[in-house]
Amino acid sequence: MSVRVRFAPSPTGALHIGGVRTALFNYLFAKKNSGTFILRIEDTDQGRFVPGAEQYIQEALKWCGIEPTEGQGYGGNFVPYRQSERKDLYYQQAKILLEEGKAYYAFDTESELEHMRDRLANEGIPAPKYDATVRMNMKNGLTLSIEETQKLLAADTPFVIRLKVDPGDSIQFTDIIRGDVVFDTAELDDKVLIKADGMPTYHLANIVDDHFMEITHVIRGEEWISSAGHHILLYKAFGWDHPEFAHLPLIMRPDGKGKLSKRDGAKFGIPVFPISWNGETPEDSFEGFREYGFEPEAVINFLAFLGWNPGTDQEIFSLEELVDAFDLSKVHKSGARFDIEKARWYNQQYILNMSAEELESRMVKSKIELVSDKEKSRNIINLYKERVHFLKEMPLQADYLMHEPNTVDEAALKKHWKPGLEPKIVEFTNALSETNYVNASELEAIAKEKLKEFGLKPGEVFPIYRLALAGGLQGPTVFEMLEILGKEGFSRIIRRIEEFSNLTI
RNA sequence: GGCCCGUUCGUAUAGAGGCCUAGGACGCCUCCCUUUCACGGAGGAAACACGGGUUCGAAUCCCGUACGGGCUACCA
Repeated sequence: MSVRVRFAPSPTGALHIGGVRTALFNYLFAKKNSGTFILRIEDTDQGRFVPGAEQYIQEALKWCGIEPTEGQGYGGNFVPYRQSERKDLYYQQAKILLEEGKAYYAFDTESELEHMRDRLANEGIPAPKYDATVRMNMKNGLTLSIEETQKLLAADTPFVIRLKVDPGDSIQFTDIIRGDVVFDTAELDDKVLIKADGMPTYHLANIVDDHFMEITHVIRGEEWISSAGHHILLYKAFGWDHPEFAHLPLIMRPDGKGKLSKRDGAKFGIPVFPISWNGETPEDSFEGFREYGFEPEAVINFLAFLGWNPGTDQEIFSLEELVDAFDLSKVHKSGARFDIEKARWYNQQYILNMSAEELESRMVKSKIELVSDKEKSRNIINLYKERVHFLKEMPLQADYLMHEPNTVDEAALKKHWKPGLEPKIVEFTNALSETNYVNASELEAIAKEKLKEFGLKPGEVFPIYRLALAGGLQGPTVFEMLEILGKEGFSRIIRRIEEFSNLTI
């Protein structure tokens, strides 16, 4: 049987980076096994539904390069892939359980449920649950006569359908990542399967869809492991084989205190979403990895290494290489902290290893402007690709190659300026500007030669050049700067040396 | 509180009983290259949570403790 996995997010807002990692691992596992990666939209909570979230999910996966080949927005043999459009199916399935006595109607109102919880809390039970020990005291199909139940149903009394979980059993399953996991049915509550609004809960919809969509492996976050017991029970109740399970470790906050959440983005000054999300309020709007300046390959590489690694020293992996190396059973069990420094390093590595042509086209796509002249633009990129972590830093750092700076690092100037030397430097500059050179390294050779003729030391001239050309001490060699600036470079030096001598008087 | 899961340098990790004097990476520090920054190179500080077992031998297997995380909704 061929591998079929699904990524099944809820359209409740922007897709969190942890969700992207779940999608990635599903994608890698599918590709590795020549299987199918499916997108299913779990929109069973009408209260939390957010318009636009579904499109966001598709766009985000596309940007990351891990698009599904089947599912909502992609088609397939199991349409529809939106759970809200499969509502009838879930109800039909719940009825089967009802008829077999594996589920029951419950009519308890919210206040009755609250009452029950309060009562049990007073008895010293900290987290009361609707289970075998309390259900006979509640208003449901087990305590009411068949006639009473029918009457309530006929009168359109709001109801839910609950799974009847009986104590005394132990449920065991083998998780691909975690090994054997065991639950005692006495610990499990009578989970709601169908809500009062007629929608299924996650638990029912999930099992029904995974079964009918012929999902072979359920790869999801660790937050689901506790409900896996219910899921197994449900598969048993239906008489279906359950798929394989793999519960992924969570991505933790940078300080390790809990799982990463959307609010942590603002708190730690880090992106937690793949691409920006514009909610209705500023508090609900977030900058994404894309807008932060990350290249998708770097994000994927970084994410892949959160909780998994190939067991070799190689750290830079293309998507194809990840597919090749990926092994679900080598995924870690414990949560991995989000480390923005490592993410930055990945991004730098990707920039460093890309051609100027590639970087230029990416900059055009992201509307990062350098200069219109293609050759000049590529020269600048080649100079700066090893000096930035993000492409958007380039126009800032290389600004002096496009406009003459109007400030100067005065402390640095004071340190390097030798009064009285300026006529000689100007003379040297004039001489240098008249030489014929084809590139920076040739210019450098000529300059060093000429320096001796003029009796000047490199340290007396080049820092001043740097300050004159760029306004600061940092950057590529002055010869590389001059190669790009051409004649303008020399005249800028002479012009600014004049300014400097006024400044330092 | 209960249940489930986990724990190797600051971080992400290698490690499947002897190859471990615990390896490489990010970050940090020193040095080299150099007119500066960066890249690159050389080096450094830095970890098996603790306590018991099992074994000739434990980071690795078992038990306990501590600590951390997840779940504990008519949310997913």
